[in-house]
Amino acid sequence: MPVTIKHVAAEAGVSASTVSRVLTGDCRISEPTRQRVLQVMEQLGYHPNAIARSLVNQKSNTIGLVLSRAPRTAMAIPFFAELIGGITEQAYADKHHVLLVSSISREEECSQVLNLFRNKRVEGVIHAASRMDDTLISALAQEGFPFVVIGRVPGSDVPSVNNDNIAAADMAVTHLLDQGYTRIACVGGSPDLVVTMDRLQGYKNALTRRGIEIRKEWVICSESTTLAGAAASEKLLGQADRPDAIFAMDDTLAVGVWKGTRKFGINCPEELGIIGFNDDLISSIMEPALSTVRIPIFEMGREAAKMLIRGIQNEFTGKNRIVPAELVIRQSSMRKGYYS
Amino acid sequence: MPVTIKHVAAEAGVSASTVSRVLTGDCRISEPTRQRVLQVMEQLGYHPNAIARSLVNQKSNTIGLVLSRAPRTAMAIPFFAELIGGITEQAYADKHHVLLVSSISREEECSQVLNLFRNKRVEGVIHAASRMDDTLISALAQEGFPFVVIGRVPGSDVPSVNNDNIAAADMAVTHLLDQGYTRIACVGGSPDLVVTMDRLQGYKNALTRRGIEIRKEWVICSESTTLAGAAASEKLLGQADRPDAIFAMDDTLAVGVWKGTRKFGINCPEELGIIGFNDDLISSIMEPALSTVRIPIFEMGREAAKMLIRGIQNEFTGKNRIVPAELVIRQSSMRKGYYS
DNA sequence: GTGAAAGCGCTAACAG
DNA sequence: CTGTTAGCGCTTTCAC
Repeated sequence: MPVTIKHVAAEAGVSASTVSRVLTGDCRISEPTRQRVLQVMEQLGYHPNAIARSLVNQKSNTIGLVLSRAPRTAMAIPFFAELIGGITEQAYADKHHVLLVSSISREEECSQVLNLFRNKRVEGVIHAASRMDDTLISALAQEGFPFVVIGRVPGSDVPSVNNDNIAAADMAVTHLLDQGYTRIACVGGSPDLVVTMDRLQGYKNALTRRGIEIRKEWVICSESTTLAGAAASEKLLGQADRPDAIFAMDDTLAVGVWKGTRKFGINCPEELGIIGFNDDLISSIMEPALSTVRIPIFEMGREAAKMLIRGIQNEFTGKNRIVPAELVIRQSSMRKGYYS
Repeated sequence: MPVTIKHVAAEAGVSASTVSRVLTGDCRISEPTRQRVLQVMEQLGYHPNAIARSLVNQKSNTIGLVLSRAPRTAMAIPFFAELIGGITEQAYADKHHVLLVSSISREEECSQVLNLFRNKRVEGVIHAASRMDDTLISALAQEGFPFVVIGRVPGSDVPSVNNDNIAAADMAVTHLLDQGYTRIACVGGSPDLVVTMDRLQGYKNALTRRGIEIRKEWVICSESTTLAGAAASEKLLGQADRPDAIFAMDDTLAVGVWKGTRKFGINCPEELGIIGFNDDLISSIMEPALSTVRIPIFEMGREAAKMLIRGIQNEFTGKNRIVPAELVIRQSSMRKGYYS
């Protein structure tokens, strides 16, 4: 049996409460006793039982991380990988633990998260990808459980960390226009996600501003995988009346889009301009190097964790943090002769 | 205040123990009472407090995951990403939670993990990358805390899930030899890691078997990043007496190696054969497509979690699981005219 | 400053 | 089958 507070108390010749007091850093305790207790703890190799403390304090010092993706795919998404890095780093700094939530279906996930709260296992969660009509978010909000979403929740102002996807996508597409591309298509991930809708909006805004008509058949949103990107690309390029540039909503898709060009022997960036989003590692590696929009993902993770933990303690303050996005122009969108 | 077992008991007109019994699935309880209690639980929206249960049962149903990397970099490693997927999926199936351990330094990590055990927060951990002289592993073993390592611990038979890296690397290098490459260099990650040493051994075995001398200056192990791979590659290729093939210990490095060839205008696979390890997603995407060694990473994660959770319950059985490795031959190692 | 006592929410003998 | 009684290890009034 591990050594408990009682053992320490007995050994130090004090009561359990006194030991507890030095544990919690209670000030009204004499320095000599404090020292003695501390020493006995050390000597006995005492470690407070976090579970017991949690029980009485009603807090677990743990936050949950909801990826809302199948375990098999979630981690393979570079965005999530980096986000998790930021979250764990900040949580660690704030002395909190990070619990990974993973489930098969959306419904299961929802009930699993709610149970985590009701069972007192977590004090808050970070929800990494909000959907257009997110039942988990509404449930969380309704129950009053603390959470932060990465992204945006339309028509609601729940605590969130996000970038301005509409403006960023607009910026990316405008860049393509500035490079002389005019027939610009759009390839995106799940239409279910807010981020997809936002970036689509940005795409539309950019075209509209220049008086270019939106062509529905040039907008393909399915899922954010390289395979899907390639499929969309092939569909777009396989027709005579084809686009001369493609805005991909993330780099994973952009890589797929580029793969698609290979099938038709279409040159990038001369015959087809490509721009992605996220600045995944691969973007600077591939040839042609991929133009993209960079957002501080790691920082978003840190910020979300910080916001959540602060929020759990007091009340949420400054709930909607917007991080900046930056255009990273590489070869894939640099049409010859149009250097600006 | 949330509803507790007492409320349910009162409302159902039974004692707390009875409620507890239906909770734990105790069989000696009459069906009518069971139903009534169940119904009251439902009606009151009762959810058992996991912390309280943990306290009395002395178990948290939580396993820890130690990556032994800075948060910033850990998740960006495709191997880890997939491994985590497997671990969480299995843990979830076995009704366990996964706690992400993250720390700055190696020492901190070690004490953090030990404290997680002593504080009763976790019942076991999966250690994702064993080092040659791993203090955490010896500490864990000494304290008798349950754990599973992904990899191998030299001179010890702690529970582990691994592939036969020596044989797999041997296989990869032998493939290069079979393709007619004879001047084969080796680029690896941290020499501190067991996996690095094992793959290096495989590399040496393959060459030795064919009577080829090992050239020390053709073995460069630093860290597993694309940048480091490129640096090593440039160093190897920048000299007159250069290799005609490079065995990279993982695909991240292999991509770097390939990047290096671009600087010198060296053709792959004609002038330089490249083979990697892990079959990261990027391998099939890049051009030339990268030959590699595929191991079932996701399954390794599942297996490790399963082994650990079983081990926590009973004793560990069948502690050293070896998963198969498979050669995936693509363009980067296919020297013209040498198709086998 | 320190101790005694009560209790966080639940489980597990021990009775009946 | 079910209730009573003790705790699990810790914190926190409330006295002294």
